[in-house]
Amino acid sequence: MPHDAQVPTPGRRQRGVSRIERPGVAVDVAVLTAKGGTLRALLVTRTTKPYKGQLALAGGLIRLDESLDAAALRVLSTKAGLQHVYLEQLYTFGRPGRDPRMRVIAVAYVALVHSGLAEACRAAGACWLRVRVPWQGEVGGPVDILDDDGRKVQLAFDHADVLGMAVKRIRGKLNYTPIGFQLLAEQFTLRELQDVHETILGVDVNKDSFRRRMLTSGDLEATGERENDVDHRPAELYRFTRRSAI
Amino acid sequence: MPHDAQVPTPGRRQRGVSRIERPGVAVDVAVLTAKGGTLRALLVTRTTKPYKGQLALAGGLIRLDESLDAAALRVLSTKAGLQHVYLEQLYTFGRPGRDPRMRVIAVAYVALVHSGLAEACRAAGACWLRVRVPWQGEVGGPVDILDDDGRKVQLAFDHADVLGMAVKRIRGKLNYTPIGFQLLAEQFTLRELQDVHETILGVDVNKDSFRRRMLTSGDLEATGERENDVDHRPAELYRFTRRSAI
DNA sequence: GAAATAGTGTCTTTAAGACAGTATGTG
DNA sequence: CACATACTGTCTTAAAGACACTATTTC
Repeated sequence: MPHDAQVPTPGRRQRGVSRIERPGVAVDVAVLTAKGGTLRALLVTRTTKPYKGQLALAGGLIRLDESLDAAALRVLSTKAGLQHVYLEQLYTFGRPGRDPRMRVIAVAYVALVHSGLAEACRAAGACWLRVRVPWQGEVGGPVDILDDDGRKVQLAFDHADVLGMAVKRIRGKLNYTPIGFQLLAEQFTLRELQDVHETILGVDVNKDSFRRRMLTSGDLEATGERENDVDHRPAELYRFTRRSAI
Repeated sequence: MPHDAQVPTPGRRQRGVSRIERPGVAVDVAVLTAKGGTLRALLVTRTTKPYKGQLALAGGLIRLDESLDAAALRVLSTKAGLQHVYLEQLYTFGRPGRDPRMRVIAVAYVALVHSGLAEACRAAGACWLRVRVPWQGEVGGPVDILDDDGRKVQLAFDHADVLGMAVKRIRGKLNYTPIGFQLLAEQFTLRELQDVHETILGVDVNKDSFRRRMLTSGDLEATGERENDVDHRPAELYRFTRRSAI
């Protein structure tokens, strides 16, 4: 139940510090994946007020003894059943009124997961909806979320803005870091990697240049194996040489 | 008094929500300027515990009715006498224990100011100390702060990490946005702009390529005027065509 | 005129884009 | 065989780096 108040705790008084009216602090995680040429975000249906019944990012109030990163990892694990995925702090949203019931500061994170892990999330009650980015490049702004019939869906809170910021960040990062690997299985072909880049960037990239850039970057190594079960010449499989995970 | 608890307020009870133990939320602003080839940060001496007497970034607890950006602007104005400067949210620091007295989540901002405004800050009780960046490129990590005698100074809280993140962010941003203008007066020469870039990046840049890149970017316009009071051929003065300020 | 920095023109180098052509799988 | 996609080689183009040279100020 993200953004919800919890029942009052006994309230261990902090030494020398009186308790005053303070905002709640939450983490919200924008989990993205790329499947079939479309960008998808992980969303959960809210079961409590406010925005009860609407879709929202996975989120929750932080605990007093856990770090922000730990809170984001906990939310990922408990709300989406996800572990060992790429995770990075994104931006902090704090507009008064973004939560209609109380002041909540939301530290947003972005996570990237391989589309093969999507089923595990469905089991946890989450769904993956299509993200349509109504701006080009790194302009920024909220995104549109579409259901399976292509209709626009209204998200809770300012979560469409959070997802917009997430796409903007990932697009920017793609230019100078090998972040696209995070959306693929351990072994992948150059074509799959290019598809991921094009899905995130929202534009086609030059194939020749892309291949050259990837192969000379030093971030890839050939596995010697080839894909199979394709009805054309199979491509070489590569692996990321510095696979990092939190 | 950043990070300090305030006296208890009557505690207007929020509708339907019980007050629980919550972290404090503060903003800390890393104000940077470039002068004489060195990067400098604005620091204030703490007058209250914790870290009483040590140097820290300008900061303060947010108010329940103000946005994060507004809190950062208020801190800039009240602690440093600065207005109308470039300001951007940086990162949120929330490690438990970063404030020894209570849990505080600090939303860090980075601000860039023209070195000509530095005197106004001194009047407000702040000082500008040299920032030495012990890493190259966008590796990241804490920076060293040096006093006027070149000795390392210990900052309060995790503020050396915040400044490190600020330098990393600005270095990255310099590659694709004309952010260097924010550190100069309204009119400036190409040499001054190049000095600013080199100071931020920590490396020399190619003069010819830099001039070409700036002149073809469309971000600059010649004023028709030239610098004076220099003992060599005076350079043309330029102005930023899209000067933006918050 | 000497010294210093501003500014210009051009050659080289490097990376991206374009494209023709070959290679290797399936049906 | 046709066909689809993988991969290679080379030409063109655009930007960065290098460098020689000219211009304009103060002393």
